Amino acid sequence: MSFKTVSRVVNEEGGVSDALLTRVQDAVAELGYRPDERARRLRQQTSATSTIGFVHADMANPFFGSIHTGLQEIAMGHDHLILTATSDDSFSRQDDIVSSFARRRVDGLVVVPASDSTNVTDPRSALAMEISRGTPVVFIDRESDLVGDHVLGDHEGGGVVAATHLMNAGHQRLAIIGDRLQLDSATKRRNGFRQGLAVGGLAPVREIMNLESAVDAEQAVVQLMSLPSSERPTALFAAHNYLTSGTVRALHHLGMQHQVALVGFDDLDLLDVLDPGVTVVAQDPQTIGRRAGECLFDRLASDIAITRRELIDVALTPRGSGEIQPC
Amino acid sequence: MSFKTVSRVVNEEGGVSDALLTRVQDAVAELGYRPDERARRLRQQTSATSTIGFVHADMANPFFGSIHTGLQEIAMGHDHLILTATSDDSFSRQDDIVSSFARRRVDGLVVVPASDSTNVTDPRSALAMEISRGTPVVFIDRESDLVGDHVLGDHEGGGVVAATHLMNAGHQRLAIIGDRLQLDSATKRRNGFRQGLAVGGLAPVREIMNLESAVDAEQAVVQLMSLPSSERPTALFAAHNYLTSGTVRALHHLGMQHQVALVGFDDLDLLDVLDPGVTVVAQDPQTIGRRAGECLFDRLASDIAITRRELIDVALTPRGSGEIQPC
DNA sequence: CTGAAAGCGCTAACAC
DNA sequence: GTGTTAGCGCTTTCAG
Repeated sequence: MSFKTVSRVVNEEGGVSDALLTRVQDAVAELGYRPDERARRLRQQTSATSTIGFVHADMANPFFGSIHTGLQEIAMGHDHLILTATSDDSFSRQDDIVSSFARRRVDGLVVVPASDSTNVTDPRSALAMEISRGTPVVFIDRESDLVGDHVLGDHEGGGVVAATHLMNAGHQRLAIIGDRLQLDSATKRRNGFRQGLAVGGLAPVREIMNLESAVDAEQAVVQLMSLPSSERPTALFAAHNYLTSGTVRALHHLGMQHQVALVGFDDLDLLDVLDPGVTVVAQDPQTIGRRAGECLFDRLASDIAITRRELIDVALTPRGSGEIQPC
Repeated sequence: MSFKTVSRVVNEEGGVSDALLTRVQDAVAELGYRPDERARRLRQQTSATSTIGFVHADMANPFFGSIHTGLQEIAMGHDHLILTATSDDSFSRQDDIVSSFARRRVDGLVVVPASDSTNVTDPRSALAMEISRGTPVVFIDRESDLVGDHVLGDHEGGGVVAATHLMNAGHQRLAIIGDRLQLDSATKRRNGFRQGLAVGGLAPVREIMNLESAVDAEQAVVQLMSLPSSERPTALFAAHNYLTSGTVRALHHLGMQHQVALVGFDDLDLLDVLDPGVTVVAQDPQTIGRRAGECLFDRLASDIAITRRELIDVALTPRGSGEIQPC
């Protein structure tokens, strides 16, 4: 019984006599033999590892958790495993990760571009090299300067919807509570908000940006609400799920949750239970993850010349806070 | 210039003349050469892949997301990558995943045991074989019948704390809103709750178990609250973060959030903003992930004979709902 | 300091 | 049906 026979049995190639087949199968079961995938793939030279790499920013945020779930669903359907790592929003970390992934020969990459994107377009970065080598890469949530498919939520459209909704409730003084401007998603949401207001001949009275956490947002809103009432915004747009959390916390502490209108970006559990319920413009993170996966496997399946750019719709869910009228 | 020289340069082995060194480095940069980790490890025969496998149940749940974050932190510190997949709480899926991981020769495994654990102890399962082969495995959150390290939250202790806290507020009729009994974590929380009540000579008036979602919990609580007031519990223990979400939703819809006391298990964003704030007994998922990682790498570093069993403390955070007195 | 030869675990392409 | 040979990309070992 040669080693090749074992190989035939393990890979169900057929062409093995029943006698040998059972003998090999028994031995495999007894010894707990598991083929070494590395060696197989190395020899097969098809080079595919049936693994994709996912570089994200923060898995504790349910937004990214849901993206992961969607991506996972597609990957599983294609019998692929996911290698994950967190960039912590640091570009150099991200590039280290991509490099590790590349040395492990992942079939493709899904990347949430790090916000700290100082030298993103450096053609010597591991990511840039990987792209130019032909590894399929899908960027999600945020824009990358590099060439590759993008699956993005409609940040700008969401900003417009929020602005329009609040204006329709009669507000004239509106403010945005936003994320770091180096994030294109944050900038786009703000731009959309501006745009939406411009349609009604308005502009934000305040733009409090570069807020990194719920606590930052909470403090910013407390300050904002201490303005003289003639300057104080009557409506807020919290442009990120954690920022919504902080904003809502501030308003409740101040007892102003029924006076100040609020629209949040992205949903969060319990937002509907609050009084008033918090109106949101929300992306569907699971769909983003799924689409990214589909995009990647499409590219893996066949050579697609053009880079795709998918915009995932946002949806407005009115729950009360966004329908408060100015007093 | 031989291939071996390239190898020496890439691995910074030294013993290469400056002239050659630069020449090779230039070539590497130009061609974008990346060593094939599979081939290296295959030859090195040390067999370590610098990869660990993480089998979880649901990454969209921030509880598992935070565990992932903690684990990731430790893995990164040891220069390891994480291969992830979701079992969807199905034992056969879990075993498929473990088998895939094993064929990829992960150095170790962190597993949230699937709840659908019909034939867990089958010695022919991929997981059992992997364990008997000596691959380090750490089980987290839930108990496995297999031999391996465990890092668990103090489910039982948490149940006791919840019961005690509610009894101290004066309640006599208490009910638990619980998860599937096949989950040992659910059973333990219920047992702890029972135990805590028993100290005061009480027993739960209702045990609504096998609830799988927030919606299930919501419906269950609505039913519970429609009981005649003499039978109706005056205090609830929601034994899971999603169940807390559903419970709180039901109470608010019924307008009973100020009459019925509530303690939840595990924290959730915004629970503090609700009126009343929701008192919780919470695990620290990030610590669980971190400890699991430490446990795994300890075992990877040296042969440890005994299996460890770590219980991670839970903490009570009073916020109002748990301090409501019976009316 | 540099290179040639052998071999990790496996499969492709042929023999028998 | 079955076995042999070669070689995937790399490192080990040992010779120059």
